[in-house]
Amino acid sequence: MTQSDKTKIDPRVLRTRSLLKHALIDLLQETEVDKITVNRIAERATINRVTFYLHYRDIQDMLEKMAEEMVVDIERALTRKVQEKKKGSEDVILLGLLEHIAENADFYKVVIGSRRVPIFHERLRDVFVRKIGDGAAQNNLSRHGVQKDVATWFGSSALIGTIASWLHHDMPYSPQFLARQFALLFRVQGLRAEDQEEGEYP
Amino acid sequence: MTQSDKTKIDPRVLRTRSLLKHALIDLLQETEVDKITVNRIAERATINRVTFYLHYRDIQDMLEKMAEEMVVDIERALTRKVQEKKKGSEDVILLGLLEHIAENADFYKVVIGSRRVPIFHERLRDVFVRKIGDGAAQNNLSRHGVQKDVATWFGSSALIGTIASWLHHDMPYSPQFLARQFALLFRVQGLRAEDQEEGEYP
DNA sequence: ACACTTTTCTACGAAGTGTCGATTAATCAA
DNA sequence: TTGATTAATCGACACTTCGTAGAAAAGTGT
Repeated sequence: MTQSDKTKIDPRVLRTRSLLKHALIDLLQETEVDKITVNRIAERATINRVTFYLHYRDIQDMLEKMAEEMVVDIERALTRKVQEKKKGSEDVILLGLLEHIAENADFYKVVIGSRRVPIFHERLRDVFVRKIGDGAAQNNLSRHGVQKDVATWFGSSALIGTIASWLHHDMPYSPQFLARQFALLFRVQGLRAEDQEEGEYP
Repeated sequence: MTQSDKTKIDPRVLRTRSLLKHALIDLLQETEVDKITVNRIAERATINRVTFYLHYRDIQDMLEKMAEEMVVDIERALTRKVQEKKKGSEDVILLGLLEHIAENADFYKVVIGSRRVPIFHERLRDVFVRKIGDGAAQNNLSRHGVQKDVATWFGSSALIGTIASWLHHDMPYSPQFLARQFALLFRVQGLRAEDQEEGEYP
């Protein structure tokens, strides 16, 4: 999905890795991850099996690298929309995220909507924990007697879990609608970042 | 953990299955699930490898059966405490659950606290979705404009995710404290059944 | 003591893994 | 275009795991 590096990479490795990744996503749509072998990935990618090992140590390593790439994309999607605050609504951050996910639904439905490939959940959760953590998790909550880390666990789990279910059910709501729902759910919780009038964080 | 059946089962199969389950939990504490083989489980359980196949089709099948047993335990823990409402607090349901989890922390830390064995998460999530769904998910929320299924996704994900993080961090809070936190978090959300408060939010 | 069930033992073919060395093919720079 | 460099392919290897088979040994319950 992302391939922006300064150093020019041999187009052959780009092609090979792209083929391998698409083959893996393809296989994940029809089979569970523990039934997938290097043999099948290579076969589906029309790539020699040995070539796989020139790029990844094993399937787990491949998934981890793909999860890292996802984190980059997710973080770009999160910051991309922060600056265009013109939309008037307060839930632009999540809107940018949800739109990005909706645009790449094929990919995210497999790795997030299915609960069977935990690495992607883990990494996405890390991103959310970070965002919520150095955001404004404790505004109204500490007032209500809620511990900061508990609120962070709660909020990030709710976020990723709801998105996962949304994907799992083939996105029955638009990104706009779901972002609004999140805004409502988080407002009553006081988890929203914009509740802080003074912007002391980047 | 649970072994109550009317039909008397041959003590040898009880012993074998117990050994196998403990071996698996044991291995999960030191290794990731995809590195575990039938060989190693049998070896750790001091059971012949062939015997494994007399009880389970494969490791996935074994995990699924263990997850089913967990569901039974969880549902008992959820209903067990409902009736003894004497504790005065309103969050007894979750308290019973959290106490049960804390009592069997060794098991739950591996299967829920680690995010690498998704089946248990899935099954536990199903339980929560069911409970929240036919519970009181839509009371204040629909008033606030939150869709019922979104609220269910949100609530159950938050619940299981928070519990997972709690386990992952070696339970830094008592079940009582965490139950109270949940009560606070869900009250401001209006997810609780008993709560009917003034509608200050549109 | 007895029949019955479970576990063990040995063994098998099939499939997957990770790594070699040698060969072929594609890329890039001069 | 040529030549050097790098990537991909091919065949092969030892090794592990898997799932199943038949026969023997051990445990269970009456």
